Amino acid sequence: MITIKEIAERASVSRTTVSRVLNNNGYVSEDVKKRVLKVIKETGYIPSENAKSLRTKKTKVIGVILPKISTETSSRLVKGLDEVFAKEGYQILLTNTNLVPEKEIEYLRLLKSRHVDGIILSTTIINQPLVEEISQLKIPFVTVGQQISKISNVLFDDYQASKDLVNLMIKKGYKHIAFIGVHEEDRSVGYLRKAGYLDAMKEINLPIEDCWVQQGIFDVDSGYHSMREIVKNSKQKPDAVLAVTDRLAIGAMQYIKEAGLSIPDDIAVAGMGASELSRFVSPSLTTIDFSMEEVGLEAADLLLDQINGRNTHEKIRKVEYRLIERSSI
Amino acid sequence: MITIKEIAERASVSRTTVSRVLNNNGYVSEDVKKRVLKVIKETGYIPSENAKSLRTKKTKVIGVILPKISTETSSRLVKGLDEVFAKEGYQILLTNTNLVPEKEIEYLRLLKSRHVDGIILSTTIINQPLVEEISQLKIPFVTVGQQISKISNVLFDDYQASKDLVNLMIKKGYKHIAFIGVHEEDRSVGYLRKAGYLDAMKEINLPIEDCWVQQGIFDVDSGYHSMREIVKNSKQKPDAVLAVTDRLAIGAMQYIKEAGLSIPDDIAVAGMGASELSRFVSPSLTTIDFSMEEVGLEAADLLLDQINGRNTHEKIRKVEYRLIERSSI
DNA sequence: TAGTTATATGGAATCGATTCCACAAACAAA
DNA sequence: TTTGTTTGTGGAATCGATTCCATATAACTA
Repeated sequence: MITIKEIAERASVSRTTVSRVLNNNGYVSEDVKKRVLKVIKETGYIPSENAKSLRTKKTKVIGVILPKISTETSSRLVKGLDEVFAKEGYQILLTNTNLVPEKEIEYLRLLKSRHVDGIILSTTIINQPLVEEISQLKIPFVTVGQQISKISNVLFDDYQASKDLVNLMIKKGYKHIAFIGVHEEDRSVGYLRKAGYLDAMKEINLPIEDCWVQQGIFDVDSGYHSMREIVKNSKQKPDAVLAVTDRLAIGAMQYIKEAGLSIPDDIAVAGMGASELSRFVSPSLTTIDFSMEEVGLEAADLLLDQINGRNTHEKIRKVEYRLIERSSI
Repeated sequence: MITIKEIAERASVSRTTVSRVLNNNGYVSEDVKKRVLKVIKETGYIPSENAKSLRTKKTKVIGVILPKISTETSSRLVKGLDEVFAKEGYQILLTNTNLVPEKEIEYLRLLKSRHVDGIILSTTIINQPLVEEISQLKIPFVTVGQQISKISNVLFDDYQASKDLVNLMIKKGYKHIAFIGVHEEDRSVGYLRKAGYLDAMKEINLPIEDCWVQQGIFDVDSGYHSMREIVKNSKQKPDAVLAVTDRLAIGAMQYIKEAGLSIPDDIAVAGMGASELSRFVSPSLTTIDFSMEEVGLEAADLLLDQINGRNTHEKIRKVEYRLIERSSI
């Protein structure tokens, strides 16, 4: 490994001067500058970011904590983040909790030990130890998708989005609307989207049978099974179903088709998330486009504001969603 | 920021001793050890990885260069990589070239400046400057998806996979098989998959009309347009089409359906990549499952071997693929 | 011409860890 | 008792950069 010391020797100057050339600051004569640059080019010298950041306290690295790699949501988020950060010369250090809550705290410490300039946290479940750990960190910090008080957030209006879909169904004449959700520990996807559904139904006094409201997990099979439960156990068969993710909706569609029913004539279906799948299943799926990429952009902006000491008062940014009407309703 | 020096003072020992406790090596009396650990716990001290790696020359960070974030291929690859690396205490530093070739060299240098312990490169086009830059790096290195001589590779047999699909079509009685590829600069997806198609056709002397062989880019629309070209311009209409990616295949399917033709009765379709889409489009798409996740696992293993100075002779590892027969053929 | 100021460079401290080496005490073997 | 070994601890150098401060000219200004 070639170091600044060697460059200094070869160019017969001090390390100080080489550093000045490198960072283009302080006084350096044209002559010396040329000489140093020549040696740098000849040797292929690349300064150690590591040594640099030990001194400057800046790493130009952003830590990102994801609940799962390899989901459309995560990869779109990362795309948005990278778009902003790369432009500003930041790299992304990726960590993946695989939905194990203890890993979140472990990775927060790890990122701190690596002196990242900021952290983006995407999580599904928030608990007290996590919130405490975060507040102790003293590192620029933004969460996405979930609200944590006193911390910068980028969010959707999950409640209203869910309500909008139910209202759309109601407008189209559906009255017996079932619901496939996830565990309410996940406040955004589990709790708020369910609340939106319940309130929309309540507002015009549509009755809900108990078995219409199912709880699944984040995959296609779970949507299939939930739909089966709904169809099999309900006295009044529903004429529509809202699922809180596209995958669940697609599972539900599979069951409906297998049961020899038609979509949307017998049962209409809506999902949420605007996954790529939703465009290409048949019938194409009505869904909500949450634009995770934009969340990434916004979150990156918020974090950069904190890093650069601007706008630290702003805490919450809501990203608009878009209802995509297709043929499943 | 609390440092080792402060811990040393508070525990009335030297920094050396604190370091010994931290790394659990050298002689330390039980008494002193307890005292130091107590102070560490009280203060919430987290050692600086940065300072550590300046001295030890190990960062426990792996650089990953992707051609595009937010594709199923990339995210599955990263998932496989992370699975292995996280277990061994490595983190992933992500960079994204967005298919801009110069970015690859830029990021190679950047990763070197950050002293990553190893690099995984996923690229689509290989050129000479890139190969030269890599060989100068002297960092453990593995490429995936594309073969570069003298460098460790994890690959698929793209040629044979393509041939298998064509042979399957032939076995099922299709004779007029069209092809939608991509630019041959991409040796694996563009060149080899096309060669597999051409050779399979040649081996049993099936003629190919010029306009049956189209070149698209990596998206759905491009598959749609290519298929239109094929159908509109061919004298003998093809009864099957092989696309080198699922997206292209799905685009082709869209056109075929719009043209009022049936899949697979009028035209059979095959894709490659086993995207999630392929399962859920209708009819479901026959495709090749390349298992990018396994590529990630293998690539991570190979890289760790290099980092730990094992098995440096092994260069190429081929990952098996699996033909998934569905209803589109 | 003396006194400032701008320009140019280097010495040495610093960042926060690890690690080599020296040294002392405790213990065992001769 | 002497010698050798194990155990326990700290001083100081080191990693590769940045940066404060000192110093020396050169170039203005009064």
